[in-house]
Amino acid sequence: MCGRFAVYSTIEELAELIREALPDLEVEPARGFVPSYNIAPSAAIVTIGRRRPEHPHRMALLKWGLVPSFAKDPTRMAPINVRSETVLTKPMFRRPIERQRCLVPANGFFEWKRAGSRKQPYFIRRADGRPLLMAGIYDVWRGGEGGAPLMTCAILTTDSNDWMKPIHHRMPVMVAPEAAARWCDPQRSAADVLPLLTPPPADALEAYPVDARMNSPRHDDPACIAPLPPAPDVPGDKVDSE
DNA sequence: CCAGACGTTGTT
DNA sequence: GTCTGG
DNA sequence: CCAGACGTTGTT
DNA sequence: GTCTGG
Repeated sequence: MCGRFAVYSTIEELAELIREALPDLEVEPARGFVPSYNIAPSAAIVTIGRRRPEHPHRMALLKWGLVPSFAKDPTRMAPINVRSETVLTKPMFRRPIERQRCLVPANGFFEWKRAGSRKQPYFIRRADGRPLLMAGIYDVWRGGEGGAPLMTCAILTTDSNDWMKPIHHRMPVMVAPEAAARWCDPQRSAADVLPLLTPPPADALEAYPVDARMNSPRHDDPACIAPLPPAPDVPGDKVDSE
């Protein structure tokens, strides 16, 4: 799954790189985004969508945690992940998966590998340094009294491929650059585009352990994604400190 | 019919 | 243990 | 996802 | 909104 990720590129750098896949991409209205090495649920995150066929692809900031349009209390139910295997069967995702698909760009994401009773965070990114595009859906909640509509999103997940399995058994669904435009096309049906979501080639990604300091979402600095130095393993030394 | 839930993750 | 906040 | 709080009264 | 359970 995906419960934490990083977008440390500036919004302009990000847009520039993604325009290779989506040449018409407009940065507005996401220009105010503040890059982060440690993005946690409930944060405002960069998304790319196309509201209507006549519109270009646009970046927007949506709150991470999908609040369905019918929710009475927008704080009660807000899944950050949606299982791609069952997304078509759940009424609460019907409209989002059919008409409100989006991309969530990231420089990389975090995943925790269980190591006995401990959990070791890993950072996973594309080997070529380009941003990866995670598959998302969004919805609009208009229950606020006269306030602006609340726009929220969630990231699709799937079973890990063989490359990812040693770290974790679930992973975010990633969209190949060639499939990005079709994923966002509001005129295509969900049944049409879901088969486009194939796991990335094994050599496309790289992963390495990072310091557990990033466990706390309050830590947001380059150290969050710095490769963990190999633990010294001197005979006689206490190995299990932390 | 109305009322109430509607999600994921992981762990046992 | 369970919920909220980041 | 993980971390951190989880309560009341009254006073400034 | 839409489905399930009573």
